[in-house]
Amino acid sequence: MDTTTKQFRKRNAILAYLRQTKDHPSAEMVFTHLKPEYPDLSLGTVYRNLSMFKSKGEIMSVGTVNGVERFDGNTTPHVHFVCTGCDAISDLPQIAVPEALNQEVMQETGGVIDTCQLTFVGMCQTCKDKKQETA
Amino acid sequence: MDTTTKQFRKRNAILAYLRQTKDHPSAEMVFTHLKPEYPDLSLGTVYRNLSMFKSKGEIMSVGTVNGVERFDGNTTPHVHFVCTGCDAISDLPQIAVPEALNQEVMQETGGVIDTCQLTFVGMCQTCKDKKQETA
DNA sequence: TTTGAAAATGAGAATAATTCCTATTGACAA
DNA sequence: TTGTCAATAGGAATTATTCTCATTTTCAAA
Repeated sequence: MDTTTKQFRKRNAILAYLRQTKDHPSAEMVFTHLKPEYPDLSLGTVYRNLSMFKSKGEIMSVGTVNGVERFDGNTTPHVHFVCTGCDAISDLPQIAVPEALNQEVMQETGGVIDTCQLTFVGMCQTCKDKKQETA
Repeated sequence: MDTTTKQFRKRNAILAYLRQTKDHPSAEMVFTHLKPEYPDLSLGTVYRNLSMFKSKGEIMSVGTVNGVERFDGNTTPHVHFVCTGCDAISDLPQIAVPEALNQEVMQETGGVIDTCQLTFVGMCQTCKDKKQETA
């Protein structure tokens, strides 16, 4: 019996990585990150498990950037910032999501609100500076 | 000279449709809507022009729903509601986009903010009722 | 009216993200 | 060891989107 055997499922590794990182990665980014540690990991497994965790509410989608879906292991309401220069997504913990509006919107629409996403789109400092150098 | 000839470019028809509709359509939806009036319209033309108008700021993307990008001819800041039942996107004109936060975010990130998107996700009244009937 | 250049388009091929399918593997209980 | 069932690998299939290029349209100038 090999005591060094990795007994943890890849599934757990995927969730653990999402919980720990602040990178709001895509499926491919998750795959690339875990591949060295799990050499026989398949991209299909990453997609399958991301989709499964998402439907269970364990993780959430942050939307798509350049046609690629991005995920977040932090499901507590918070605000995101998307940089159009480097496609990075970061959290804006200082800014509160206006969850209080949910009630107002439900009243107005007669429907039911699950979540509310607030996203700022622009350029991070690094990309902004880089762009100015070029100009 | 045929006086009944449609002299208007398809390009204009695409923009006009987006300006007039409240449906936040996808490229395919725009195509389907205009096809009867422009029988030789090609889907590529719709994609090409949507992408062009978007880069010019004449229209904007509202994000993707089920992997399909959706567009809005109304570029003034406003809030959207996405129904997970029927994939419809509607405006919430009563709710204001917190544009004032842009300054705050710029200060916090050191970057620059172009836009800020506020989207509520849930179920419209119709889909909500339909779901309850089933249950 | 004719002509020429530039822009717009149609049609279909190419690309890329995501999902689907099936044989295989791993875990675990009997 | 064996049987069962969930998880996975690997690759094929799907689908939204982009790209390419030959053709058409527009419009101004001859």
